[in-house]
Amino acid sequence: MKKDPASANFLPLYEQIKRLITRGLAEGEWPPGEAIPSEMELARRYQVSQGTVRKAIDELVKENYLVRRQGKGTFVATHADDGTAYRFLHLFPLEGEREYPHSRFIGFGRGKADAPLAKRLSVRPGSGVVILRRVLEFSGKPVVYDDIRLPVALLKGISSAMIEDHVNAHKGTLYSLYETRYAIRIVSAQERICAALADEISAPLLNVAIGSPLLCIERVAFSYNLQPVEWRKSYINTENYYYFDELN
Amino acid sequence: MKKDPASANFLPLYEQIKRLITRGLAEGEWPPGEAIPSEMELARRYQVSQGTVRKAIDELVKENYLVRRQGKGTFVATHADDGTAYRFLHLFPLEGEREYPHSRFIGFGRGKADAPLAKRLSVRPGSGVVILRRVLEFSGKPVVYDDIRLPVALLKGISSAMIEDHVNAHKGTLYSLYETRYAIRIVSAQERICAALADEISAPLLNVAIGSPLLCIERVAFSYNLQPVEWRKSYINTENYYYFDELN
DNA sequence: AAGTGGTCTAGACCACGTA
DNA sequence: ACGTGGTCTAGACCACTTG
Repeated sequence: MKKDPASANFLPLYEQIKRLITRGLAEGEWPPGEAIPSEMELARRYQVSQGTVRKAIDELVKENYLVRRQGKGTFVATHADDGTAYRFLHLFPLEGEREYPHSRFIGFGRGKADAPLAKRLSVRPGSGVVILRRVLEFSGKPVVYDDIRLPVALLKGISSAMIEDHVNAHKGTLYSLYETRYAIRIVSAQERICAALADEISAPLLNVAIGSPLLCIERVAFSYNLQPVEWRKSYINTENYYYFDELN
Repeated sequence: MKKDPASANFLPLYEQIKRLITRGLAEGEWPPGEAIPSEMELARRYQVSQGTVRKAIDELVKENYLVRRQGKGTFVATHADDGTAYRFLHLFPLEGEREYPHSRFIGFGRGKADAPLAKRLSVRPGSGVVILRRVLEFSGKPVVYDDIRLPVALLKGISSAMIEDHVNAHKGTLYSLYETRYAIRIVSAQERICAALADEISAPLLNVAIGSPLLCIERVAFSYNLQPVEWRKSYINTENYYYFDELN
């Protein structure tokens, strides 16, 4: 590892280490849930001081790529942990304790990406996508209707049965399925929220009258290096649940 | 500055420094926009190493309490900066470049906090609040209707004229007014988002039909140490604008 | 030239988890 | 007892801003 302030594309050492570790994560050298080498070990490997490795890891921890466990090591973050499985679900009940949803899948198919979707997923317009539709039920009542689409190239051999098995039998989320079956880890997402009215499709699924107010959320989920993986559109009945956002 | 691992209420040194600096900020020792003492200076003052002060400041920078400027110093963050004035406004146009709103105030009054509001603002139920109503216009068109309430105790001597002058003449936001006139700095906020329908009050103000879909956002804004300062409810027409949220 | 933040190192010691 | 992450120090040098 060299430092060369004169070079045009100079980067701080800890930045370079950060990218090397991220590359290892993206390439699957250290799978989700597993420990990465110790700070001393990485310092030896990259020929820098332990403090520099530490600063790189510090930032990756803040970005939720890694989690530290004192005395045990540093681990690749995963959606398989109970604690972080619903990290991206910002829905909370208006009253009472937090609840977690049950997924009921109502559609599984394939289609082609139209221009807007292709742009969001960084794929060629017309390329194949997997289409999932489901309803999220909280305490047995439908609250969210999801239309989810991913490049079929990323999910070779996916089937309705596989999804049902993972989600129902193993109590997993879709994001933990991407991890365990396809070595794709979701690390961030962007959401665009609008107001909408329930229509002929969403109203019966959510058990509300046509014309009822709904939240409409369009989400793109990313893996390492901002690689887009999944697009989804969610329609949410906010009679008993609200979307929570923390601004800093 | 002492370290005492045996003590029950032991805190890392950098945590203690962080709190000391935060106290200085909350007490107005270093007002928004001004520089705090240099890292070496603070290290001398608190009898710790420069590295420890640096770690404390690092975290305060990530929490948007402070901003660093290499070669110049570390400064107290402020809403008076053009760059950060609209840090809490997550509305973007569906098409085209980002736009910033013009405030049109349509109501100024006083009232009493009912139980839910009192709880949110951590004040006694029935205590006095200032009530502001306004419309935010983007490109001359109404998009947001705000109902804003603050403890009157925090805003002694506030008047309709003062607000209009600050916001219109000086192109300031409400949060920059709180800073400059009342030494209250907003550092974070929490939002609860629901879907709603335009009613007799909001529809004419937003120039939409009654029953049109709107976002309804309830926000509580906080100063240092999570002290609640302001409550507001916003009704938003999302025909041409969306709410953006980044999940990490 | 002097002062500020930004990076990097080497080494010490503490706290936690496991064997 | 040992290895891991967590804290703290002291000092060197770089990069940016100002006088």
